[in-house]
Amino acid sequence: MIDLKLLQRDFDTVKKSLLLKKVDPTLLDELQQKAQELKLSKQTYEELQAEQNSLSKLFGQFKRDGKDTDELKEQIESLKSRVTDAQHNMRVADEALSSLASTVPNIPDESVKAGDSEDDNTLLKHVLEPTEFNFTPKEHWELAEQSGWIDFERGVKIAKSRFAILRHDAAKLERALINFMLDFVHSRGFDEVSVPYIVNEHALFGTGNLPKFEDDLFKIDGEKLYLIPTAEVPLTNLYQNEILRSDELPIKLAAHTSCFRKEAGSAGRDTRGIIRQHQFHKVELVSITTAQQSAEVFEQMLDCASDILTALKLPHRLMKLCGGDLGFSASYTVDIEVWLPGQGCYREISSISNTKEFQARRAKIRYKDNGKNHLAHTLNGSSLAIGRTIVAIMENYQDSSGNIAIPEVLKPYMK
RNA sequence: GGACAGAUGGCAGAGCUGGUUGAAUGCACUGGUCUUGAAAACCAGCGAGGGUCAUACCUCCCAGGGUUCGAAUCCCUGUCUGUCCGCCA
Repeated sequence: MIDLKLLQRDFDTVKKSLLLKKVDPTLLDELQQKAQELKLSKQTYEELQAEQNSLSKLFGQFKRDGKDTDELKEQIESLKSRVTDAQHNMRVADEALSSLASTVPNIPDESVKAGDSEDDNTLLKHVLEPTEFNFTPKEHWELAEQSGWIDFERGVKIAKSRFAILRHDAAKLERALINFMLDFVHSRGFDEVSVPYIVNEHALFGTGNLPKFEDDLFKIDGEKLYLIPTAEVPLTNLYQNEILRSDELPIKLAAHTSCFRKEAGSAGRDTRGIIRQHQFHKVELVSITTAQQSAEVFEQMLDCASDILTALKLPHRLMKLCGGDLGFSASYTVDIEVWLPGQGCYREISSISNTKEFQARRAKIRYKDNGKNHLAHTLNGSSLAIGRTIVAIMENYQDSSGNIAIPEVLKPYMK
């Protein structure tokens, strides 16, 4: 949720920065107007409440003193309909405001550049140069066919399209990667957590997935429950509606989970291979920090993800997202893209975001500092998406006959 | 899935025969006195959100309705938790 007070105080700046995210400017005008309406209707309602309260108190006194209460009762009675009306007005205004406000994305950080799409993202750095091959490297699905690592047909048979089965060393490699990554992030101070794969709508509201992106989620039929699209949802909401001590922060968490996404709206994209599946494994990092800590923790998370790729000797690059490519909850985001020699391009394998107060305001995550309560900052990042890491290993570690080597750091995990 | 019990501030736990109870008490926490320092003891403070320059003032005792001049307290509905039974990795 964006800061409505800030919107009131400095409308033009908020409007300007949200235009970077392609927010409809009339929506912001409306938002400001609704905020004002709520304020006024609340004021009148509270004044009437105060009057009612004091009369009721008087009523009690009259009764105790044995005085006649008829006149007082009449007075309260005539007030009543005005109170009911005022309450109604206030509620209507409140509902209008919150339903509108919950669909407005986070305000981009000052450092975020304007741009329409991923083509306008800024290259921060390259890590490792793309490997040279003295043959034409194959794409991972071709390699999968030869090695029998991925069974696409039977995945579709038992579920539907965009589900695949990993077999033989690929299944082992998946498990090795999960364990390797969890050990790695643990060495960087992230505490491992095992979380539910099913969450309620309240949690999804907290991270910003609901109400706007329900179509991306698998919902459990007949229940108000959903499969998680990422471990960010359970991890961040662990502290929903809590007031933490500032000396507990930063809280740095990691979890491996499966992630479930409908991939609505990406029909026809990445239909070959396992780049885009309905279910995939991911090791996710989430941090809860004070306002002062979040920028530094962001860098730690970014380094962590990048260093995992470096340890796996996978060439990659860091891209700072432009306003148009930024997600709903993010204030700023750096994507890590891994080099896929078979496809001959870089593909997203991790995304690290600082949402600052945006999710904390929705999920009511606060911390107490010097006796005062503040909204926390929340950050999330993949380290990494397992399926895409398998793709990257397949394409980068292939030889001319289509065999795939195992990265050195994973060998202890592949016994 | 069936039966019963419960849901109060960071935690524990009163209040629940309706009116100075936004809430006793204990613990935790914060500040102070004392001490070389710490502990103990003593004194003071200490729920959250909104509103205001600051006060006033408003809201919140799981959620949503209702009764009443007035509800943490009474009634209804829902959710969740616990215990027992059933089922089960």
